[in-house]
Amino acid sequence: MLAHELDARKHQILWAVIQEYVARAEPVASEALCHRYGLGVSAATIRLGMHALTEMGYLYQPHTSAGRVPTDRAYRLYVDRLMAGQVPPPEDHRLTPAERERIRRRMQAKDHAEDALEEAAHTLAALTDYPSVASTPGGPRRLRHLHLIPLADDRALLVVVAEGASEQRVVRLQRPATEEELRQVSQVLTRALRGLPLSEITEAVAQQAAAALPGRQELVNAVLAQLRRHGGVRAGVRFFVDGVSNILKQPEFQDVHRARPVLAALDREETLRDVLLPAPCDVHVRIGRENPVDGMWGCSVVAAAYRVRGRPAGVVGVVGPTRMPYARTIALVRYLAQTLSHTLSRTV
Amino acid sequence: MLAHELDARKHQILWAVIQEYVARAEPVASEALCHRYGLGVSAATIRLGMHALTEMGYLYQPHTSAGRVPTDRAYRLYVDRLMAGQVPPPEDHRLTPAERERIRRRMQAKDHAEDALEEAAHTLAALTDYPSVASTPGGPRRLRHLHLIPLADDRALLVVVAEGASEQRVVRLQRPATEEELRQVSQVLTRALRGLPLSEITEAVAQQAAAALPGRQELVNAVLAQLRRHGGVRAGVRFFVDGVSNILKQPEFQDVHRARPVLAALDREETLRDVLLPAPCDVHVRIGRENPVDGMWGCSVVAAAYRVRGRPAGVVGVVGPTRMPYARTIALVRYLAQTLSHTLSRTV
DNA sequence: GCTAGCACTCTCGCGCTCCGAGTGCTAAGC
DNA sequence: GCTTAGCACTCGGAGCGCGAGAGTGCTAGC
Repeated sequence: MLAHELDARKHQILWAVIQEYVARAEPVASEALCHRYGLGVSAATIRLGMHALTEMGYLYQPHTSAGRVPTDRAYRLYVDRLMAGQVPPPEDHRLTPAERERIRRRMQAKDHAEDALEEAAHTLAALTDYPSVASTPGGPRRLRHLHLIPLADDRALLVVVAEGASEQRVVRLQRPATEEELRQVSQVLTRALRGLPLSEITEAVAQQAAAALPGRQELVNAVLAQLRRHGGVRAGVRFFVDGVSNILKQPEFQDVHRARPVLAALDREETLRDVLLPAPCDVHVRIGRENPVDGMWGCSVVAAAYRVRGRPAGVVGVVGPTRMPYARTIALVRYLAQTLSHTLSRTV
Repeated sequence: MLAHELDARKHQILWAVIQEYVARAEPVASEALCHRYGLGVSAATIRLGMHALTEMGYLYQPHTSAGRVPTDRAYRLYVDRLMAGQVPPPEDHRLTPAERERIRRRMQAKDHAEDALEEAAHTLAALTDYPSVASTPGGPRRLRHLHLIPLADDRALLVVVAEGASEQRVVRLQRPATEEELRQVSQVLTRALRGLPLSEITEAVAQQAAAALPGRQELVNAVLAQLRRHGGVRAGVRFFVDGVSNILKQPEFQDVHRARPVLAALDREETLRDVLLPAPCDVHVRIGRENPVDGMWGCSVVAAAYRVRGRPAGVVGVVGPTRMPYARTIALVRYLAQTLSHTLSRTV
């Protein structure tokens, strides 16, 4: 069962079966290939090839008198070849300049990171017709600013500006603080902690910083507690999901029992994390059983990392059936990640 | 077809049919009522009542030899009586002190408005097993603070603290500004605009404020532009949705064609808005066709406004089949709105 | 006014047959 | 030796009819 046993004709046949199955979602017959694809041989010969491909695990036959369906292994081979440039993407799978332009225009209006991510998921869902996800930037972000803003006597707003994202939290004050006092605490802490990855802001580091702030120990502790939560396991990563109901348009998910696990996985942050991460460098494709989440077998995930100022920050991607126009999906996801990188590097 | 034609026995029968149908999701037969509910009369007599209720539009008969199913009208009557206290809620629909306690504990740990809303949707989904939604506070919120924080030479972070929520936006600077300068602009604008509803911060008001800031016209304009967007039509209302896939557990949504419109409505912000808003005072129930969004017929929405410092701010609610344990759902939604009001009033 | 009895209706599930699509194999041809 | 035409074979799916069962509506009697 070595993948290398595929000669030129078998490749031709396999690609044709994939293309045909992607388009029609029904087992592909030898006749259909014969007179829709110029393979130059008769249906009988194609049958021989299909038979061999079935034995090799690239095709699957639902029952004796049915056509063939590509297996995960077939898609994997196809995608590998595609990404290595050894297979030309079908004409209509390329992104036209007009499409690129439309995507760019939709994205560039957003001057708020979360809006941009939401728009990215939305655009991807609209263009692929699959559920789409964009994660907020995560990973070891470095702190840039801390600001405490007075809200009331017993609480203040802590604004944390980090690379790629900023967030705000409420901190409680055990005793009132003036605006001036808060400003001073912010300044001292910012100076001490700037440039540190949020996850590395430990007690020790901060205590040192707090030395310059006698009498405000509890406030410093409160700020620290928030920072730790912010930069901890959860790391503030959130997901924008769009077009979830699109999955129900796909013929393979007409059965609720097949669709529900997928929707359930898209519902929960923990599984979403597993599905999309770890963030790949370029585009990453997970086909069928390659997915870590049970019940997502039958799905493929195409995801790409976007970058903020050069560093991988978060992920955008789509979840669709394994029967998917990979060339086009990959091109779209890749381009969206690029555009998003660009947009976000201007933002925050 | 006057609703008042219902005598005591018809009421009894109707409530029993509803309860039985909610529990079993199958047309209810007269026999079943007879020996599962102590109505004190025979099946034949119950049949007479059911026949009459069918003619009056409270029950529906899928086919001649089938049992009865409650109509929207029946649920409406039931819910009206329930909320007026004229029908006692079934025993097991009441919230136990233990449940209340659990809800309160889950919610009170959240010190960030968005976390609290997310948790509210999550809790509601977990307890009802229906898709659940929580909206961020909207409406005419009054400004409390403006803060500009330097990010880089060409941009600053604008933190807008308003009643019930705070947000942050990036503003571009046409020329660099020092931290001190930004602080000054923030102070002047805050002093001038504090207390105004975001939607009423017009050009004129702000120009007046800006008079004190010669040479920073463009910065003031940039801030204004952001405020206007922030407080405009979209008003920054966002939705946290949880448990979407739960709808597929319901027997009435085993058919994808019935489920998809519902999921699609939950996907899109515009329809969500229509589904949940306008924010009602206490709990508001929309049954079947009462829903403004086509394709949500067959669903009921139970929603309640939560308040921030006494004013209605946003909404939490669930979307389920019309066949729903209304007493319990209403109690849950109501209690969650209360808890959320409490949590958010401490936050921001 | 209530109830027992009974005929009637309609759905659902089962088994049956038939049709057609598509294969695998074989034997002949280039 | 690879390719191809021809053909038998297999299997799923649609369509049909039937019987069982559930549940009603009606009527006659209490």
